[in-house]
Amino acid sequence: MDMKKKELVETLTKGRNSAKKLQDILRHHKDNDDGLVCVDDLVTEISQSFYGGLLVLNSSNSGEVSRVPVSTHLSSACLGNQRPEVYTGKTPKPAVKGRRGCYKRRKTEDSRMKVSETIEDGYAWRKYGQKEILNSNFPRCYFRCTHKQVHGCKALKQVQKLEDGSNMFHIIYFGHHTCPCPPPTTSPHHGGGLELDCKNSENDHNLSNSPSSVTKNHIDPYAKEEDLSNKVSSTGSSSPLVWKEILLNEFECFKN
DNA sequence: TAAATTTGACCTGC
DNA sequence: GCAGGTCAAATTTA
Repeated sequence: MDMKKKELVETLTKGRNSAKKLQDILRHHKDNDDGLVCVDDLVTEISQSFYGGLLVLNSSNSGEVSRVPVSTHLSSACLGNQRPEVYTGKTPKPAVKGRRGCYKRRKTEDSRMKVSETIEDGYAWRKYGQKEILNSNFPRCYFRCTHKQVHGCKALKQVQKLEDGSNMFHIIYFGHHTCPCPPPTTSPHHGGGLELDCKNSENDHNLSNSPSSVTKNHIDPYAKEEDLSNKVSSTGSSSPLVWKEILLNEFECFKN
């Protein structure tokens, strides 16, 4: 554990130093455009440092980034800056019938966060909503247990793509599965990239109970926006101010 | 044809 | 008043 602490301190210190360099560059941006040449490298380094720190933290904490109550404002604040125009292609709808949206807003307690390369976790989820999030490039997707209607299972999860170009997903789980299905076997796709180790997490075992089917959205719910996001991230030449905002958000996220 | 997804409307909390 | 979370009809997919 001490070694991990040391590793964490080193990683975060590196990120902090890189951030400082970047800050200096941005500060003198108007006077010296040459500094922008290494902005991308610094951004990459900072991003990797924070994620590395999270990884270290996670590896000593049962595969979860955080177990504290999660504020929805926090998650949105951490994950974005701009939103794309996404064509919905929806035909006009008739007037609304009945009572829609009559619900109690979910408490932020009993929530678990993780950052993963894939949203697939071996369980069966049904997507019930998608929302454009303010200051975020990617929409947030809402999933509930496929067996909700059968077993009244209350497990939910939110998925939002990270905006650092790493193709990682920020996943928040709410509640526990109550359906009498066995916990999933470890998916072969688990692991890789910056996905956090959750195979040891007891909470994940409580999250869902049916590995029977995995919807295509579990492969990549953002497939349609992939091209768009790639355009943003692959250029690597976004406005320094945008990058600065992303990094500040990321740092705030980590602090919390 | 049943199940899953999409997406605008609606409601709640801040 | 706004942003986020959920509902549910329409649409798509297997």
